[in-house]
Amino acid sequence: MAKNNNQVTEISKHDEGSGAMFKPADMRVLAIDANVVCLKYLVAILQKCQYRVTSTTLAAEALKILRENKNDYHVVITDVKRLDMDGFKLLEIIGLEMDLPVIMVSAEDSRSSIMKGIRHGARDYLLKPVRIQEMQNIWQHVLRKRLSDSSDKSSSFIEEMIEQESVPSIEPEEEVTRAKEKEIIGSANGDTCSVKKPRVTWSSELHVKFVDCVKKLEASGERVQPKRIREMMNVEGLSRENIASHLQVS
DNA sequence: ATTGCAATAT
DNA sequence: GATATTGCAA
Repeated sequence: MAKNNNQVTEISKHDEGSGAMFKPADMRVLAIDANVVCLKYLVAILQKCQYRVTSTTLAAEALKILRENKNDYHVVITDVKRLDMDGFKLLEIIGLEMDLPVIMVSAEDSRSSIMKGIRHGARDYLLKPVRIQEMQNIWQHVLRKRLSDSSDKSSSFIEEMIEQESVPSIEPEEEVTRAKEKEIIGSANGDTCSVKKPRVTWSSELHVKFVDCVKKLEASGERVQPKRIREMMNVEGLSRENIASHLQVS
């Protein structure tokens, strides 16, 4: 209260061509994630960007905070999963009721999931683990200016998707590429927070290899254990559990 | 410590 | 529907 909205317009001076060098230190961010470890990680990154950060694991508390401090936040960053209320509903409420830009973060990289977030009002959708550079650019969402291009390509494809309303088919290359960036920021954390492991696809090729190894083990009179099958197959990223699981259904 | 198996989750 | 994860008995 007693404060005027509109404190961020000062930033829009000289940024032709170089953009993204801005880190409005005064931007106030509310971070939400039901998982404390993830939240901690998120907050650490936001603080590195020098934003003022408030955080909570509860959607209910987030709403309370926002309602009690009407104009004190510029942007909300949230993961919608496992929250104490429907995360997408939360997105809508914040977007409509408080008219704040909401940025979604998630480990879910499927197109449908991204679209769902956008449909429910998310201004952007960042994949976990979020990198500092991505966070340094979020102030763009606070200023409503539409910049068709600025230094980073990573968030612009989202805008393209919005503009085209619905895209029947785009090569899934972009997501795959992004999903593969499993690098973790070099400091202020050491956790393996929510990096989504790709699920194994049992292609016929892989299955043949599997059957093949099983045969060999049987032939050599050895006990057919997942552990041994795994060793024999020697496929990167294939865990003992993967094989045990496959063994059950095949 | 590892496995098989069933139930359950994603 | 496919694969993952979990819990439990062996």
